[in-house]
Amino acid sequence: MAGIKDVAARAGVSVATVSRVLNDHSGVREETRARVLTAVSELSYRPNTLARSLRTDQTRTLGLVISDVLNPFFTELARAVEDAARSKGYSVIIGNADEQLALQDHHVRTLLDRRIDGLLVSPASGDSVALREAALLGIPMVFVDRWIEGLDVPLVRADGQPAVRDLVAHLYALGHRRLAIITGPVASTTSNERVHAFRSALREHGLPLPDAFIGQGDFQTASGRRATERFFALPEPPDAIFATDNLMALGVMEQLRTRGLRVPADVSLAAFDDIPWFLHTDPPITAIAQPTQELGHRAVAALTDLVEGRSAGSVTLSAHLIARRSCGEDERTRR
Amino acid sequence: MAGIKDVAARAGVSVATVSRVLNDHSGVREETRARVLTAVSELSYRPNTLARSLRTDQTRTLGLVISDVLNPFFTELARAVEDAARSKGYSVIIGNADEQLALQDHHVRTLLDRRIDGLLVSPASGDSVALREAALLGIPMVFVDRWIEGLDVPLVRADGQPAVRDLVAHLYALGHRRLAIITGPVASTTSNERVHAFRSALREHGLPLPDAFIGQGDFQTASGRRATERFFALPEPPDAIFATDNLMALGVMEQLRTRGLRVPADVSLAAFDDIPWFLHTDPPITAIAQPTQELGHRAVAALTDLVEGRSAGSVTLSAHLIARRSCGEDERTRR
DNA sequence: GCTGCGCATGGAAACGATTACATCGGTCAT
DNA sequence: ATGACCGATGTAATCGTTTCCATGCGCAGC
Repeated sequence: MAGIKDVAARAGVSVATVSRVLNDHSGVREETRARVLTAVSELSYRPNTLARSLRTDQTRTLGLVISDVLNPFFTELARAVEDAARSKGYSVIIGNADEQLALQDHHVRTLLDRRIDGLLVSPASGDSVALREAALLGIPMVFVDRWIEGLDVPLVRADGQPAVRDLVAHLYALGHRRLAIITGPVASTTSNERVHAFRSALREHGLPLPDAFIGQGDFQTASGRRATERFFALPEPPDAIFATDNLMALGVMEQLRTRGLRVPADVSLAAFDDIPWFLHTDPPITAIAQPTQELGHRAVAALTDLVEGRSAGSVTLSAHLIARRSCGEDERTRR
Repeated sequence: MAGIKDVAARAGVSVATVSRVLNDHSGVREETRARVLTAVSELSYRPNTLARSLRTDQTRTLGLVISDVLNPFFTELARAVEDAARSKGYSVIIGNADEQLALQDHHVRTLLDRRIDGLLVSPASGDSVALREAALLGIPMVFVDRWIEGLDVPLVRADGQPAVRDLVAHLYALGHRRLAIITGPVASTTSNERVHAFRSALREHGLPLPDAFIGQGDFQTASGRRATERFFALPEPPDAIFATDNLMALGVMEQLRTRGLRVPADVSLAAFDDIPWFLHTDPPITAIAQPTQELGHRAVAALTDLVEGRSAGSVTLSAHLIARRSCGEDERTRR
């Protein structure tokens, strides 16, 4: 593969000059520039980014560590992030943590080894040594959707609490009184927020939230199945289940199906995060939708601000309830 | 950030020695090695991969260019690829082409600029200059799922033809005679294969495939909606629709819903590629499932063979029909 | 006719690793 | 005792860029 020297030789100039036209620095005669450019295209020369980055100490690359590629919410987020980054002249390297702390830290380290300019992360729950180190090192970093308490890192997310309150009101209005929730991993910030909002909304309606109605999940499909199984082993099972992410909602449906239970006749179901398929499930599923695209865009904006030496603050957007038939019929969902 | 020199200084040895222990070359006294190692961990030194790659001319990184991250088939594939690669000591950088030739070529070039060791690609349809150049340059390269005619590149895929034939037989047995198909982009190899298998299976049953029953799609949701709209503008619409990928099947369902049509009462539906949600849609959707995990693993195996100087051949796995209720009831789907 | 300046360009030192080759004791065979 | 050899380590070139500084040249000001 041709190098800058070959180009220089062919154009009859020095490598310095070639470099100058490539990075369009001023002070190159128009005619020289043209000669270089034709040499470049004749040799179909492409600069070696490794060498360039080594020298300039910047890669124009952002790292994105997401919790689970198989979760449509995160793939949509990743997509938005990539779009935004590309339009700002950055590329993105994605690491999939699969909800595992160890895998997440592996990716964080790999990304830092690659000398990415900045890190966008939706951290798995738990104490991440790698992320703490990165923050201490002053790596430009932004959290998106999830965060880690005690780290001074800007956060871009949607506040789901009002929407959760709406959801509880909706369920209450439809006559449900035995509401259960399936949580994410214990230390998950988003899950905790959702549980907290759920509990306090319940209290407002004078409803209890017994421990048995708190299903411990981990944001993955299988845990939705397990939690559901446990709910229905109870003498008095819940009459509505709120899954704090879409994959666990899938697990709930799978388990209900094997038990032969119907939604919403036997039990109602709602999920956090809306995905296209929720419209077409049997029945369509009530969900809380986040402004995913905008989350991605804002996160990239914040991160590039940091990378380019500007300051960046946290951003909080809002989520909203989309009522469908999975919680029963009312004037909003009947048609 | 600490460099190899700092480590060398701290351990009281030369950089060469440090490098030797880092890459565990033999011929370093045990005690020296220990000293170096403690220096490494005291400084929490991490080698600069850019410098290393520049020198060694290898990155231990694979590029993966997929057609659409929002398509669950590809994200599952990406996941499998990453797993397989990681277990072989490679990392992977994903580029999302979004079914656009230009974007695909952009990613191919970006990846080559990063000096990835090998390229795994599921090419968008059409003539890709970047891919042709890469192949000519002798970049280790493997196609997965889709391919480009006339390029001598190993291909890992599933042959869907027998399964398509099974699907047609299934539809025929259920009494359907007016079968329509929604294709991918015109030049798409997989789509063409599916259409061809569909057409020839139809012929075996003495059924025609009028042009009006071939909906031109592009593997994206919206095109499924459009094709469906056109089908139902026909004086005699089809009584069964086969979408050649899962996103277009989603589009079909969306359109049917706005038209108030029922599946399978008004029209049957089947899709290529099975995804978890197909079990829970209303009704569950008949689909042709590919061995996605294995495709990913085999593709990585083939690519690493190439990268490491071994030879690699093409692999063809098989897909199979999973009959559900979206095509009507028979003894297999009733319960 | 100098001096000084700006413009276009070239030479060479980085960046942080790997690695071919040199060096330097020490051991062993002759 | 001498030289060959070996094992452990160091020196320095190299990968392909960017960029600081030097250079040469033409021209304006005196």
